[in-house]
Amino acid sequence: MTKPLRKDAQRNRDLLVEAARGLYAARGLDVALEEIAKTAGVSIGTLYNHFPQRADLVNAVFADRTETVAKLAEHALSLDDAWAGLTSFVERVCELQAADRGYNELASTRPPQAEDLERGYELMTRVVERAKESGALREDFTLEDMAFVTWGIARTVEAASAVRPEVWRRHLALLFDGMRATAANPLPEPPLLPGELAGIMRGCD
Amino acid sequence: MTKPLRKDAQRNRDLLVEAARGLYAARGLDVALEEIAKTAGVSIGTLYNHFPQRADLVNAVFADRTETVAKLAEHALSLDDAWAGLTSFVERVCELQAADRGYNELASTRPPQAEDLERGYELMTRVVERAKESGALREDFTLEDMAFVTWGIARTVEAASAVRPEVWRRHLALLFDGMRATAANPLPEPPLLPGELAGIMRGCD
DNA sequence: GATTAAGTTGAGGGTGTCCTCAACTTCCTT
DNA sequence: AAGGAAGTTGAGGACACCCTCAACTTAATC
Repeated sequence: MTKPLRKDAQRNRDLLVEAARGLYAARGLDVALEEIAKTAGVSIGTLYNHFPQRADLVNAVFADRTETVAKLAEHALSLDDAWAGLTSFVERVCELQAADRGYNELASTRPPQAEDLERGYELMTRVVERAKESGALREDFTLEDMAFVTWGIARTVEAASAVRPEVWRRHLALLFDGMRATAANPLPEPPLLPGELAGIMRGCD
Repeated sequence: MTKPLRKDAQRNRDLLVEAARGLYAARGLDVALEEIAKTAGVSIGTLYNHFPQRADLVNAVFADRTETVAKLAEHALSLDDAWAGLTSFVERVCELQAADRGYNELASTRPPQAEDLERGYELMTRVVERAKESGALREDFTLEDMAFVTWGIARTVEAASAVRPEVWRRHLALLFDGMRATAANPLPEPPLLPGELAGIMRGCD
């Protein structure tokens, strides 16, 4: 399908992705492209040759994450306790956010909920539905509500990571307590529709 | 104390603050200074004359907010129901965030919790303490935990306002449900200390 | 090892923003 | 009404980043 790259080209591409990975993780997604090229030991022209659009490089760097999230969802489904499955899944995703500033920014504009992978979407739906059926997760919670978790934790991580890198867990625990069926009071607004969430993500390119 | 401004200078200053207020509200805090000057019908040099530091202009624009938040806290304390006081206070502050993109960004880096006004700080402490004493708010909740609310809602407003401007209320309701004493499960991390929160705010100048 | 397609290079032009400062204008005082 | 203090102006230098492209280099192929 895609033509095989020449040997040096492949090497340079890898160097670029590796350099970007490190810089993104440490400083977020808006590192200067010229710095990425320099770090990779490659010219700016080569970077543009491989990644004409800024987003192409971001996608290359975080390509694995989609799969990782799907794996986490699968693991969640393998647990006996549906609530534990849901919370451990969410916690793991948040750990990914907390460990990588770039991914945190990315997840915060395109919540993992909606990776277009058909499979990931379906897995996450099942994680949520199963937790509802078990009676632990409140009935009125939807998959799209998970975006609130991602958004909220993203901002907390961003603000507090320098001072208290783990304090987002406290924020998350408060959210979990609000998600329990036993805690449910009527919610004032209808949930985001799948299409609305998709629109939000499309919006922030 | 501060020397009185010349008439034209005062007028220009007001024009600048007014122009900045509008642009900040619509587009956030990183509007180009030259655009603010142009909108105010004033030269860039004049802007720098009145507001040597970028933050000076921001402070001038949002100076009233500190007082507004204090008023809201006072009103909260006047309500019979301590829980209603707390939630209505928080909801009002979030409405301020939702109504003004610039304030949303500002609150998200310097949560209103910590406006250095001695008075605001004390009022808010009482809003929280009173809700705890009434038995409605969970015992382990602290004033500093309110930062999670501000941070979380800030990001949700930012992401979703174009598509569903009111959907942050749903996010907030989930948080409220997690804050109730009846919902409380042990939290995994100690709260932010007042000094830590202050450090976070000092960090993002 | 010659040919050529594939890939690389980096100087340079474009853009947007910041900030300064020397010359100019306006207001206030007497 | 004159003088000086206060305030204004905007062209222009500094910077950081983006992106292109014509000349060059390297790898694959025969």
